[in-house]
Amino acid sequence: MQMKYDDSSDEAFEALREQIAEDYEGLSKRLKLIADFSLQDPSAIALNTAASLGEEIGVAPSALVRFAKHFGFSGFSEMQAIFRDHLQVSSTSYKERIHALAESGATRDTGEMTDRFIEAGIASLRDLQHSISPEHIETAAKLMADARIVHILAQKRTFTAATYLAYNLSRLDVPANLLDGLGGTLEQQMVTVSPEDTVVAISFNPSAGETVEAFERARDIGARTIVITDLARAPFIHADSWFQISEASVDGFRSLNATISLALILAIRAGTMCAEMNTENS
Amino acid sequence: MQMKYDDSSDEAFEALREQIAEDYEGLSKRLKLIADFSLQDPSAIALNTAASLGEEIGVAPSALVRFAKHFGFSGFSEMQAIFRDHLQVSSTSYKERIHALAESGATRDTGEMTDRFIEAGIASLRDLQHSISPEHIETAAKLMADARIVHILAQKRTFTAATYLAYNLSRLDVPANLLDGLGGTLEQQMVTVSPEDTVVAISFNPSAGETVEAFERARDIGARTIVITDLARAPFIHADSWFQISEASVDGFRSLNATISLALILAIRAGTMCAEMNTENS
DNA sequence: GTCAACATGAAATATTTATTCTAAAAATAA
DNA sequence: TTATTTTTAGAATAAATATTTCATGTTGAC
Repeated sequence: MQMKYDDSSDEAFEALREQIAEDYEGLSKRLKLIADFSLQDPSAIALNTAASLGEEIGVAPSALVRFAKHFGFSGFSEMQAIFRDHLQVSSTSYKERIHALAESGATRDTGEMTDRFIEAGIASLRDLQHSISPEHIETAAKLMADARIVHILAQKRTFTAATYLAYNLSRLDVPANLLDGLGGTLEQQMVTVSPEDTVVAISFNPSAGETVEAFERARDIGARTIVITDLARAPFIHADSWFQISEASVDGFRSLNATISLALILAIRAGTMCAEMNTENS
Repeated sequence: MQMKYDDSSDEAFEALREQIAEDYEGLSKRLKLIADFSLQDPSAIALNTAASLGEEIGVAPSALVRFAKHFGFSGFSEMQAIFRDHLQVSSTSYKERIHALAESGATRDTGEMTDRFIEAGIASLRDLQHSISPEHIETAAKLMADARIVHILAQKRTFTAATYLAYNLSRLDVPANLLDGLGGTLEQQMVTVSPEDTVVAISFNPSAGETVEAFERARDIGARTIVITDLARAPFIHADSWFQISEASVDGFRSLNATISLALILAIRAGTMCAEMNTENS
């Protein structure tokens, strides 16, 4: 059971695509060119003006207007809105999606709530898929694989993700240490950090002051730093490698799906790198 | 290796992001609002007009122009172009990733691996959606809401999910206690369990013997029991409420997405029940 | 408190962009 | 071929959008 807003905009896009394909043979020469292009590169339709699209496709701007009108829109702009919505839904902004859901107010209905959280989780994972690059992962994994010990900074909110990263790194024989500030202060735990180490900070807004301090301390010591955050800001952007992830939140509860998935992927890549290095050396 | 053109436009985007994060503290109040938004939802910047963005963020359109100028652009439009390019680039590079055409060895593997894990995570969540019933959640949530304290049994593999459940219950004023077996034995920690309590066991195959013992001990004491497991069998099927979840696994690494999502949903439902009970009683 | 410097939003203006219109070019049919 | 219809491109117009300006509000230093 998906939500209405999302469904409708994405359905509109799918319906349009189908209709373009269906009407294709009945279109004039220029309109066929536009149809080809719109099916092949819909995001270009969403992101450019009629004039520049016309130039790229090789037709006049007015041809695009005629194209839109052929499919029942009032003009190019109205059709373009469908393409834009699709792009927004499929890449990042589930924010509106969640927002619209929250407004339906049926928080009481457990089944509906379940759906909302699951949809939010899926949206987070889809966003992760689009927003992280293999190069970033390689860089971060290498920092971890090369480290004497990987320390993971955990504040309350992100403690769960930190335990997961630590657990998986350990399983893969990458030395990992959780700096949880438990049974004492982070300050005390930081003495184990050396310049040969890598410190991973997982920090969600609002950041715990302790995490920020510990992160800066790690940099002072000369350790490598990796940051996973939902809002890239000083001092975290000075990290050797950083990931910005946007987790969907429902009623103030932030999903953790993207964060733990990233943690798993990083751990595995670091683990395989480490294993490769060891076999080479022996 | 991507095309040069794509690289450069994406670099421009990355550079801008970094500069926004770096200059953040020096920005005025409105400009900070815009900075937050632009970092969190860049595709919205790409796809909307200055006026509509202004409304969503809560600033005047001219503030967006000022924001752009602060970062050296001639105006909003010029900055928006960076965001648009990024969106176009990232969607095409994603396409390339799927088709795995022109990427070098390790990077291609990493991209592929990332996709597999994310798809596995989504599959797990979809499965969760179909396999759990609102009635089960209601039952389990009620057991937790009625409890004096909710104890959560954590073995190594599921420690992460247990911390997440404990954290969210606490946030919602449901008394929660993590039985982690740290700094001693589970046996010792179990003395705090009373017949008015509820014990949640999260157990993946192969179950740690300690968890099984602790679970049976909890039943002997007379506490209510809830089990989250990937393989329902004795003694867990004797629990007052149990959930069977199947997490997708890639290369032997099991996703945790369904488990933590279920944990979140249960915590929230228990939290709202608890809150309702308290307002009714007072 | 007073002043200066800066930040802000509303409205005026400029610019870009979409849309409509029309004459001419193709395509089609006789 | 010629008459008729459809398609097209470019210019004229309309609409949307960005930008500038300026009066007013805010902040911080003295």
